[in-house]
Amino acid sequence: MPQEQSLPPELFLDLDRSGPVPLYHQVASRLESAIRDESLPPGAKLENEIALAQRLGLSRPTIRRAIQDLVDKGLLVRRRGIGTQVVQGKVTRNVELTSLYEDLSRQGQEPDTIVLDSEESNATSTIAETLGVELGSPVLHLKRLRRSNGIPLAILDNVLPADFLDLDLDELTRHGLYQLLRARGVTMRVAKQRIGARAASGMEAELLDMDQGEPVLTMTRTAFDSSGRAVEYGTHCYRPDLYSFEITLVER
Amino acid sequence: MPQEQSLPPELFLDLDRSGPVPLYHQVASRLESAIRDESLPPGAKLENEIALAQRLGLSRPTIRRAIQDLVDKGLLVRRRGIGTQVVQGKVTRNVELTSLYEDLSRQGQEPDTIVLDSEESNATSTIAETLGVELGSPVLHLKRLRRSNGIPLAILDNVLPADFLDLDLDELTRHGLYQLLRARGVTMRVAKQRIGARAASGMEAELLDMDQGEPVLTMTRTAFDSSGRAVEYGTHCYRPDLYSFEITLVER
DNA sequence: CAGTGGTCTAGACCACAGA
DNA sequence: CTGTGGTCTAGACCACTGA
Repeated sequence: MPQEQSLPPELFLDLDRSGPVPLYHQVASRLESAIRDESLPPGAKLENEIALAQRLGLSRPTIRRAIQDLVDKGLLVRRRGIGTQVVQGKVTRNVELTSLYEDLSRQGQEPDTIVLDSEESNATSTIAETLGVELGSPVLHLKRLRRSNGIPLAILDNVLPADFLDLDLDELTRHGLYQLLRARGVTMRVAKQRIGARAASGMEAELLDMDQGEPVLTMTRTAFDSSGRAVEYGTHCYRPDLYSFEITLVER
Repeated sequence: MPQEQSLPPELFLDLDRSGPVPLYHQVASRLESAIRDESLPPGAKLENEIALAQRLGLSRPTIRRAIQDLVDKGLLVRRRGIGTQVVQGKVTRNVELTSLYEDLSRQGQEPDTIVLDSEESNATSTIAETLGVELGSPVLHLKRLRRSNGIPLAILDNVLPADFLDLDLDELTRHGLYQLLRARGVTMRVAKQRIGARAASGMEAELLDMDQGEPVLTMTRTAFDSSGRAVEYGTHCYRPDLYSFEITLVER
């Protein structure tokens, strides 16, 4: 039985109509907070769109946009003729389009990086195809060891197109790859990933402080910037006792 | 340099305004086809929204909705002041909210299932919490072996709340769990998954025809129906040489 | 500057669920 | 039947891009 639930009054504070933050985003943020701190508990039923729009002084499309964003995040569920409800079950953070480095910092850990290798090489046919560059054109090949609180966590193998041959390797010790790219005006917009598992090779085992043949979690990724161009191809392997991937799927 | 690209004329065939398929979905489907068969090649630039809307006899919001759907799928990229372009790189299918069984059938494989165990038990605290049922309430515990073309692929461990105690076990041999649930009017809307890896136990190794200690890919999932209620908790392990997860992430 | 996508409005009609 | 979300329209103004 869906709980009728009165919305927390914080939701109806004045919105900032002059600032740069879209109104639908302000509404979505407030709703998300209310869900995360359980002032809107799992199962709670929201007011209908029209009523919300009136009470907030917004148009219906704006309210709909806010609600839809939370549906896409897996926090709300809507049914025609019924209403909108908070999904049961704990709220989890989703995999986002960030680097492992940012993932870890956000969790309050202290990641660092050892650059194992960095060399210019020529694109093989596989790399040329995934990055969309000419066969044999120069690319930057990076190999790094990512640690968290001093414990080895993952081996990161990355290939970048020629524009990035002059990347500052010193900076890579202190920042994630994506942070460096963003500082150069490159923003990641789309990533295609494949997650699997296999046995650790001898060298991987040594670097990750485990035994050869023990399982590692693997992820290969191609990332594209806002112009749709491939800017990174990565082959990573993780210690499975220290890392896993969290994903929320929503039926559209 | 962004390619100016003339849109394929099939796009502008008459739309079905009376049928049940939304106009934005008809447009999105046609665009997606054009991208997948490369009549719109990677890097191609679309006409602007206003022009498209006029040529299709639609309003701008409807066109925007169609385009946004493809952006969310990772097929298109948009930049204010610039335009909309097709993402470079091969088009891949995304992980969807389906069962492994449907995944396999769609790839033209012939999945089958062996029900290893099926018993009613009482919810432990973990299960009660994830499914949102009372501690100790009856639940259905399923254990299945999924094979593809006769080769063991995965061990599927599922727990369902009391409503499903009467599931037809015979049907489980021939259909996926999600198919059975849908036939009962239960539609999955949200799933929260965690993907990892570990060493196979002795029993797992035997069932999957591998050696103990070899790596398996693991996935745990809680799935919610359209009312936001948890209807399934699954703990699965896969042979990593035969299965992996494909994911597309989009920055919003 | 002109052109693009991003946001927002104020309506309308429809499809579906439940009493 | 009423109430809900789903779709669609025809505008408006703004913010950003590149020439």
